[in-house]
Amino acid sequence: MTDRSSLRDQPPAPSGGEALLFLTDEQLRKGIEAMFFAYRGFTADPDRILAELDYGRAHHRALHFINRMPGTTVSNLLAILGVTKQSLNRVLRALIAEGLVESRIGRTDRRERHLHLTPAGATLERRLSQAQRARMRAAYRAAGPDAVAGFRQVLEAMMDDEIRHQYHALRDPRG
Amino acid sequence: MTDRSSLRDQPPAPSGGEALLFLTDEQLRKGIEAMFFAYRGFTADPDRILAELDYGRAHHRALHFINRMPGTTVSNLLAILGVTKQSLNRVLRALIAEGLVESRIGRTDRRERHLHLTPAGATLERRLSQAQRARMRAAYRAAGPDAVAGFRQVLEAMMDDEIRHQYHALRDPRG
DNA sequence: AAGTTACGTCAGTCTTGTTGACATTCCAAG
DNA sequence: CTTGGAATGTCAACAAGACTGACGTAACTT
Repeated sequence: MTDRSSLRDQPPAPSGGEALLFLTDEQLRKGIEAMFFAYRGFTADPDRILAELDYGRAHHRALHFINRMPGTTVSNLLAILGVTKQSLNRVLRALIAEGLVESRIGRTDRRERHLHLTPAGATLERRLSQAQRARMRAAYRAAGPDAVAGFRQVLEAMMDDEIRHQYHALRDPRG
Repeated sequence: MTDRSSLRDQPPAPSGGEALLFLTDEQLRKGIEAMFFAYRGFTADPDRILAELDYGRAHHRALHFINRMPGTTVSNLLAILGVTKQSLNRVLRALIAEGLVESRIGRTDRRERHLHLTPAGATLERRLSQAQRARMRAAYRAAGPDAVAGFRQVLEAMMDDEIRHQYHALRDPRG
C-alpha cells in the first residue's frame, strides 16, 4: 500500500548459516522479462510452420501430448492442457477431420476415446518438434550443461504442484 | 521424412576436445515441456488478480513495460511487446480511460506520446508484480544461485537476437 | 433402475491478436 | 511554402482460442 511495499518484502540480511538467497526486485524483474522474451522465441519457429498450414498453437500442443502419451484419453489431455473440453474439442475435431489424429473407442471402457497420431500427424508433429528442438538445442549448447541443469531446476520450481506431478509422469513413448 | 528423422539430427559421438553437448530428443522434449508448464505457473498469479479487475495479460504487459521505461513512446512499446498498434491501442485506451496510464505529448516531437503510470497505475503494477515476483523468488530460492545463473543463461540464448538487445537495454528506472 | 462419468456439441461471449483504410499532426527536405 | 513521410490514433471487420451454460447420448457403476 505504501510506496515502499516493494522494499518491505525483501528478506533481511543473509543469516549466518545456509545463505538465504538475497534477491532484489531488480533481479526478479529481469527474470520475469527473460521468461517473457524467451517464451516468444520458444514458440516463434513452430508458429511460423503452423501459420502456413492454418493451424495454431493449440493444435501443436495437442499433437505434442498425443505423441507423448499415445492412447491417452480426452479427459487426460484436458487435464494436462488445462483447457475446457469445448476448447479442446474444436481443435481435436479439426485434427481428426484432416487425418492427423485418430480417435479409438476404448476396449475396456467404451465411453473413452483413445487418441493416436496417424502417420501424417506424426510427420507434422516431428516437423514442429524439430523446429522447436533446434532452438532449444542451440540454447542448451550456448549455455552449457551446468546452465541447463539450473534452467530445468528453476522451471520445475516455478510450476504449480499438480502440474509438476504430471510433468514428472511424462515418459518418452519410444523409451 | 523417414521414421528415423528424429535420430538422424543427433550429433555424432562427442569429439575429443571441448565436448559438444550430447542432447537427446528426450532431453530436449523435457525442456520444451518444462517451458510450457512453467510459463503457465509464471502467469497464474497475476492472471487471478487481473480477472478480478476485468483486465487481461495484455494490460499487465503494458503496465509492466511502462513502469520499466517511464516516458517511453507508443512505437517503442509496440516494438517490445511485438503486437500491432491497433492491438496495443485498445489496451492503452482502456488504461488511460481508467486513470492508470497517462499519455503526454512529446516536448521536442509533439507527434509522440510519452507514457507514464499514474499513482493508481503504479499501485496495480506493484500488486501484479509482487504476485509474480513471489513465485519467482520461491523458485529461485528452491533452486539456488547457480541454478538461477543457468536459468538466465539458457533463457537469454533462447531469445531472438533483436529481442535480446532490447532485453539487455532494460534498466531499473529506480536505478 | 437410477445415478454418474466420458464425451461431444450447440450457442453465445470475451480477450487478444490480425488487416486494411483513413485522418491528423507534425517534422523535415526541397 | 509546399510536400512527403513519420508517428499516432481510430474505425471496421475478422479470426483464433479461450470461456460458460445447457443439453444429449452412450456406457459404466451401484
